[in-house]
Amino acid sequence: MADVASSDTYARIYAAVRRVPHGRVATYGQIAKLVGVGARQVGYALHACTDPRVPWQRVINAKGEVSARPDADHQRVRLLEEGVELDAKGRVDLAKYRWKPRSK
DNA sequence: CCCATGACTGATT
DNA sequence: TAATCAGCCATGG
Repeated sequence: MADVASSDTYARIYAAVRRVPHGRVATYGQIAKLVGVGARQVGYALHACTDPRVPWQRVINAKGEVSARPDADHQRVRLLEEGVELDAKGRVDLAKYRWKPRSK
C-alpha cells in the first residue's frame, strides 16, 4: 500500500510504532527521538495515520494518558486487553509498561 | 516563502 | 500532582 505515508518522516514514525511489542506502551517523545523528529510531529503523523497495521494505540503522551482522541475510551479498553494496567485516573504506569527501545 | 496549527515534552512554579 | 511557558518541527493554506 502506497498510502502508508506521503513523506519519509511518517514512514519512520509508523515503523517505530510498529516496533512496540504487545502489552507495552511508548510515549511520543520516545518515538520522536527514534525517528529524529519533534514530539509533535509524531502526534501529527499518527493523527493522519489510518493504517490499522500500526498499533498507534500504544503510543501515549508523557503523562501516561491516552491523548485527546474521539476513540480514547476505546483505546483504554484495548490496552487493558493487552495486559496494560490503568491507574484509577486512566493512566498507565510508564515505570513498568514503558517500552525500552535499543536503537537509541 | 511566510504564517498558523497541532493525538507533545520538559522544566519551573 | 496540577498548571503554565516556551521549544520543537512537519504540514497545509
